[in-house]
Amino acid sequence: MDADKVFKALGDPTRRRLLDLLCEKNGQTLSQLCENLDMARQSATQHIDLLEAANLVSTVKRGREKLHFINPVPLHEVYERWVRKFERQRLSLLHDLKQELEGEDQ
Amino acid sequence: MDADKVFKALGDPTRRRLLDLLCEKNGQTLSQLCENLDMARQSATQHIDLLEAANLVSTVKRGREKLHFINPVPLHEVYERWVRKFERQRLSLLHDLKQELEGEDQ
DNA sequence: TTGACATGCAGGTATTTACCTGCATATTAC
DNA sequence: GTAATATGCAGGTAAATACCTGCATGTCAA
Repeated sequence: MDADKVFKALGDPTRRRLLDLLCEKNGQTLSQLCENLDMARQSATQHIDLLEAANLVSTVKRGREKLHFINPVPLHEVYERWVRKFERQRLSLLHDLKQELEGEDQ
Repeated sequence: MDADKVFKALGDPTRRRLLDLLCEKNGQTLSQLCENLDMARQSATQHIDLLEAANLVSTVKRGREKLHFINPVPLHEVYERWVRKFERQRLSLLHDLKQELEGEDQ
């Protein structure tokens, strides 16, 4: 997993919208996806290229169409690497801050 | 939670490194953090400002020092909104893609 | 009180990003 | 075969980003 590509891919509202659209209906074509975006098809393609580079979306060509599918694996890996780690320490991290704030008041 | 700010904050290796540093030792000063980064202090400050804007880091002033603390809450919210959603559909999404690939072979 | 230290603030620049337009190619339908 | 459709590819621009340097301010300690 390339955390940089995954987070950068997720760091744009258009690309998150694309993932949501595919979550509603997987396997849509480029044209179908574009109907729900307010930009030129070519611009959407560039966003999709980044999602593909981050391995968040896989595509299959069928005739002249290109079908798009979500790949949830990188998101899971992001969770394992970046969320669970902090999640485990969540209470103690908040405890550190609370202690510091109380120290200030005294 | 502002998903855009959180993902954009996470979409940079320096800022992820800062979070890792704070995970190792919470409550560090700006100078301490800078010792582990290969850039000017002012540049690190700009990265920290983004982490603060995303609410991933909170700070407390103590005398002439500024202490930095991780806030794990936004990461948890990202997980709830962006990871669990796809996680729940993980198997069915992969099923869609598998079906499509098999359809191509026939 | 003065020098050292920690941080803040104000620009300046090179690179990346997110759009666009115009045109080319490939597939399908009549 | 030809027109319509779906996508690919090549540039061009404005804004955002990630750095930097230089200087100002505030705090501590001798």
